[in-house]
Amino acid sequence: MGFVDVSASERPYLPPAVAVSTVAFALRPPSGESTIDGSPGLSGEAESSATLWIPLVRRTREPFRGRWALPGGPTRWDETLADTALRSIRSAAHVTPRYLEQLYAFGGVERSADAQRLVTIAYWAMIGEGELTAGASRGSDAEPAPPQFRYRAGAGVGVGVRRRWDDTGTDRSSVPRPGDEGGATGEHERPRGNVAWCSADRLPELAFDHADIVEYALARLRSKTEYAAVAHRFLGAVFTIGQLRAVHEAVLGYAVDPANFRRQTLARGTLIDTGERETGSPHRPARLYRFSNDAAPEFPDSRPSTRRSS
Amino acid sequence: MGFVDVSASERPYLPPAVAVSTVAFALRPPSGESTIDGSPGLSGEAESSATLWIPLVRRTREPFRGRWALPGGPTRWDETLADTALRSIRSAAHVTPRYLEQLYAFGGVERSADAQRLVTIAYWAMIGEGELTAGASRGSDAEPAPPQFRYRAGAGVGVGVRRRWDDTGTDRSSVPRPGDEGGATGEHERPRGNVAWCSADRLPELAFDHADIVEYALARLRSKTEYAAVAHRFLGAVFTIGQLRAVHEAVLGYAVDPANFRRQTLARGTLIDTGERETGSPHRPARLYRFSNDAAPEFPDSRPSTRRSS
DNA sequence: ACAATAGTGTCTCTAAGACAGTATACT
DNA sequence: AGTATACTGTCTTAGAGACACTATTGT
Repeated sequence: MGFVDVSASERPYLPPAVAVSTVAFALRPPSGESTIDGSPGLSGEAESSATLWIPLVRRTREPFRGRWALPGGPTRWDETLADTALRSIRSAAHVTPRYLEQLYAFGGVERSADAQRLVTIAYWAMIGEGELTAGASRGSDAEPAPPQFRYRAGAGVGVGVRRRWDDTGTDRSSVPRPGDEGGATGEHERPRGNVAWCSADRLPELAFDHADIVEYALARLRSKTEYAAVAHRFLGAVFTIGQLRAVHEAVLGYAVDPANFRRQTLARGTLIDTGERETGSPHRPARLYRFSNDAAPEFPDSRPSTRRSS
Repeated sequence: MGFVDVSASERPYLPPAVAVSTVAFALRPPSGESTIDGSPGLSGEAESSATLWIPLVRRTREPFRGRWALPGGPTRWDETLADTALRSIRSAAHVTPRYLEQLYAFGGVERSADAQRLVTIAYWAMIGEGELTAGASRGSDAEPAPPQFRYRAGAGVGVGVRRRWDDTGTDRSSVPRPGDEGGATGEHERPRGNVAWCSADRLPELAFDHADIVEYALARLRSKTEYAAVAHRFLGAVFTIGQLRAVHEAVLGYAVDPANFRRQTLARGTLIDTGERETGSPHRPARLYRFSNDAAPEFPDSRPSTRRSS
């Protein structure tokens, strides 16, 4: 599905195929899933505690057969781009992310005569702690609908999207080999066992330009101006401020002052004290907070906005 | 040439067509171009001085025949998405923008009811003052190559991804193609005379969801954290700080303190005093500045972040 | 002289960060 | 008791904004 069946000689003149690739971040790999480590040389290092993990799938056909790649594939005629991103994450990781946002559209041209051109729209997602525990959603598609799944679709990239000034040149190199990313038949069903989780810090060689996409997703994740509003989606429904701070430290890569983080976070007014307290910790128990939903993924100015043009 | 020729009944099952729409901002309409005003009721108002202007084209076929729409059209098999955006701006406005950045990919299934599905990648652009003066580019191709045309392409939004564009040597888009462009092209193609400039504050009813796209482009433009680095592209090669401030005020929609603006702008360290001075003004002449090209594509927080994955 | 903008100096206020100090759980 | 984290208070400093004041042109 995804491609028009014509002879290869006509392919360069076809409209480009549209595919989606997704970078799905989680604080840790799901229990029981296999992991890989693409940086074997650094093992002697102190291994800076927390990193972010993303699911990868192994390609089963050319080009880049055998290489790891981001989950994704062609968009179907009856689903939105965000739908495609969601489907690819569910298919690869068997979880539903708690946040989804469009990253960028890569539209390089490829001069190869017998390959159809490909436009890839990249998404990034956040997978919550609650979705990672074994048995939560392993039933393939017996997945219960998440209580309040919200994701940003449409023009919701938000304010302060990271700038890049003067990048010269064209983006023709963004897709080295447009071949059939995701497979010419467009199926997302990867055989189990061809999925692995990998630390975003130690990726293996990825297919296509997926390493660039991951790097870009990390850069956006770290732009904390917008990130503060959604960081809690890595956690469960209730959490302590210390846990929330750990998320920030994992994303940012450095430690932040607990006292100042507390004050700033509470000053945002988006956390609600549940009145409950943490139990079982070997220290003073912390208050448990919930995130105020009405304050969440909406951004100050750029809002989905009413459709004016009928 | 953007569509595959099949019967309409088969269209829903085709891969989506890929089109580009561009919001090209300028401080004023080019001299001699026709303008329209989509908000007839408000004329008695004080008309708050400066607004931003964008070129629109009138659709000559269904759907939305006769409505105004953003310049754009299907991407060709041998051009990148940014190339398509540039071509559409040149064709509609006969100018080459001084800045170009991808905005968002709109891929909803509802976008075209029974026609072929359409994925639109939106771009926004800045047109400089120097490109607007009559005669500068009306000779169809007498346009002198802009001294330093630079635009953002590909994944340049993020940090560190830029490396990929350095090796694509040819900046093909700096060669302004005359707007001839054989007429057979896709759905957004328009003959001359169906172009008008319109204030972004008083748009008419636009085709498709183009009103949303404009709104989103304005929102991004106003997120001033990133905007400060590119605001000068609305102006000529040299400019006064007062002119630069006027640009900010037009974009933001409110006045800013001249003294503070001066201090903050100079503190960025990106302006170079040319030593020259403004002449002919009925007041004390201002210093003329130039923008430092090498300046700060650097970000406060997220920095290039050495590629870890090999 | 007057109008108008360029440009400087300075005050206030807020928020970020550093960091000392107290509180309360577990072992 | 010792330890580890939760939580509070306070000091310093950088930057944004308000605003008074001087400088220099054209009319």
